[in-house]
Amino acid sequence: MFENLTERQEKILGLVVRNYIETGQPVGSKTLVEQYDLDVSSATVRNELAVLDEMGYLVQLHTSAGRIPTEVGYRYFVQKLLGEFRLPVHEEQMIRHQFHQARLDLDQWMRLAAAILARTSLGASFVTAPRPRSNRFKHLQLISTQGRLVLMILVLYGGEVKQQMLTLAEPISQMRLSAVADRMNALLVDANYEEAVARLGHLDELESDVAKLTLDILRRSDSRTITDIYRDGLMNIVDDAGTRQAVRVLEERTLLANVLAETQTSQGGVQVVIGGEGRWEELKECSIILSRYGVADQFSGTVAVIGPTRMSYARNVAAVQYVANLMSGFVYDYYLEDPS
Amino acid sequence: MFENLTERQEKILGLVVRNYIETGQPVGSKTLVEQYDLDVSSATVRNELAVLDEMGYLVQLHTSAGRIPTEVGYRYFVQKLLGEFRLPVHEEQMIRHQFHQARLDLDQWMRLAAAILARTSLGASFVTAPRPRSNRFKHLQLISTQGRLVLMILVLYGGEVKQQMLTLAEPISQMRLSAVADRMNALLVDANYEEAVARLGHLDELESDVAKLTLDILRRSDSRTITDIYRDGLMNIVDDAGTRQAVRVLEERTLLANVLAETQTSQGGVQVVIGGEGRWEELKECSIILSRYGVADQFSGTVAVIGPTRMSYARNVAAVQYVANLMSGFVYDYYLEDPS
DNA sequence: TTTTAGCACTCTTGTTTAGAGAGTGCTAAT
DNA sequence: ATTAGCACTCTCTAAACAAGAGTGCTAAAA
Repeated sequence: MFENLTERQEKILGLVVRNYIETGQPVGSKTLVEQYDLDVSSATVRNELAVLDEMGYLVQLHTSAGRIPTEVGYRYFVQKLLGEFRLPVHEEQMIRHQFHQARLDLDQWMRLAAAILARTSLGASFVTAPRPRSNRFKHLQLISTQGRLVLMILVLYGGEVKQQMLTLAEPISQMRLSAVADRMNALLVDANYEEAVARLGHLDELESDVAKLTLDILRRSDSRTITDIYRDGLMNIVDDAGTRQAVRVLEERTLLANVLAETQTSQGGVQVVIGGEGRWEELKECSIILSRYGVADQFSGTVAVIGPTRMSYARNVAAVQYVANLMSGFVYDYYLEDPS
Repeated sequence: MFENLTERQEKILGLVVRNYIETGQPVGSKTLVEQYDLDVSSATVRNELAVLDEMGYLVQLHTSAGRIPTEVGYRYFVQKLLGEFRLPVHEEQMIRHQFHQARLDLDQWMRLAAAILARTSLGASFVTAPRPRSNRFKHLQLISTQGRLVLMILVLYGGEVKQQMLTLAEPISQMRLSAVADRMNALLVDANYEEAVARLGHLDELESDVAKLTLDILRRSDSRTITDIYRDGLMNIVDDAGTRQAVRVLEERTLLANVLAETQTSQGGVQVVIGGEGRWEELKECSIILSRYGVADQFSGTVAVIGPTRMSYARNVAAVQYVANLMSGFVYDYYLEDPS
């Protein structure tokens, strides 16, 4: 796949890549000789650089500038020159420690993994949850929440828990729901999608509604479908100061929690926090437009837009307001119930 | 809270803010007069600008530059001048439509809300799920997954579903688990944290383990705690092209899915995708280091680091590899089970 | 044949200079 | 109270120039 390089060429290529990664500056022959104690002259290095350039591993942005690696150069570097590499022992230890401290919860694992990768790599990270190739039914639960709304919880082998709302034609008692769930549980133990289809016989209306959703979930979510993506460390790859602040706010939940805690006191309507209002150093240069929705102090959440101070307030205030209103409506209609 | 402004001052302040938001350029007296057909001369406007400057609503970055709004200026603008503002009717309609199309699933709502806000605001958005002020117990479920591991699912009023893993001292049958769950359900209907504490009487070991976790959840998650944050539109506030690509990959799950689908075929070890390898235009200028973990083709997920092409490959490859190994171990230990 | 020293050449970067333009603040007239 | 006029300040741009870095080539040395 790669042309053959002499040992010296490999060495030089490696040094160029390393140096460029470290400094971000194009690397020249003199730098190389001086910095790495090569026992050849800069002229020799120049010749080799020219060869590597010609072979496509390096480029120069302009004549008489140092070289930087091409994609091909990086690839060669990664494949041949990287070798076995390990993290410093104490870092490995720390990571292990953190993992073992966490509870055995899938969600927390994923979050932790993303966080750790972000921290150790100084880049952005993402992690997807482990998924079985094909899903198998483990357990179904139907819980009446309010009137015609039913919460359906489907547990799959492997620990995945899917939830889905279900609207009925008419209210049905919890007992009846439990009976349906039991029947499904008996019928579908360990079934994957195909088996489930085969096993389902005659069903009444409610049952077939439930069955349809269940089958849907079994079919849809094989290992090729990505459901949850855990991300972290976006901050690491953002340069611009203002943007960085905004990203930081979005990533650090404690920071966000603080802001929300202090603003949600004054209820009602849309609030605009401009440049941190002097209270949050982290929010200089960015504004947050936010509104609570739902029922104050009873059942509420937040919708918000965050951006640079110089944003279209008119438009965004309108958008936040409108969406908040809609969501409030939904909360009223579907979720609000008195547990008395 | 604000000093009194004359009508004309308000008007001028408003125009400056609007113009600056639109153009990003400092605004001068001449521009204002010409662009907005003011029936006064630029000199008059200059005087007013000077006044607004002195009062702290505007600043100039340097002598003889136009004015830009200060934070205070923005705040005045937002509070007094914005007025009632609505989205264009067709946009409102579109938003309503999208909401109504979605299933009645909390998760999907949140996602949709974040997406819509991001799209209409051209900024980044975040949304938190609606939460009750204090949680009430609704239903508990214990599901044996493997050996000593138990999946505990707690449904709260309001539709929140919490899951938590539980490690037992010794394996316990599903029947026994169900019995415990039933007892809890009977005991704790509708209880909030305080009531739950009061109602729990004498418990055996397993029951008290479960009760402890349940109480933990009831206590921890009141409306002031933020659990899930739905974010979107980060892309909108990132300027730098390379970073933007990376963010885009992380935000658009279809794109990410494509990349994963094509790379996960060749299993085993860490893979490095540099600059999109010619296949993904969207990945130019950034590299992804990724590794599958778990058991290939049976139960697996992905861990990855994404960053600019110029990143520390040595370190990041090591990090990804190490974390992937750890996760594989966990999958083996805890999640792998044969449903036979 | 390989390596090296030397040198001319190229291109970037930083600095200086000058001119244009934008915008202001002030003053005197309306 | 408003406006016209004007001097002043500051930024921005372009051009010119010097310095510096790095190259490629050639001829000599190993």
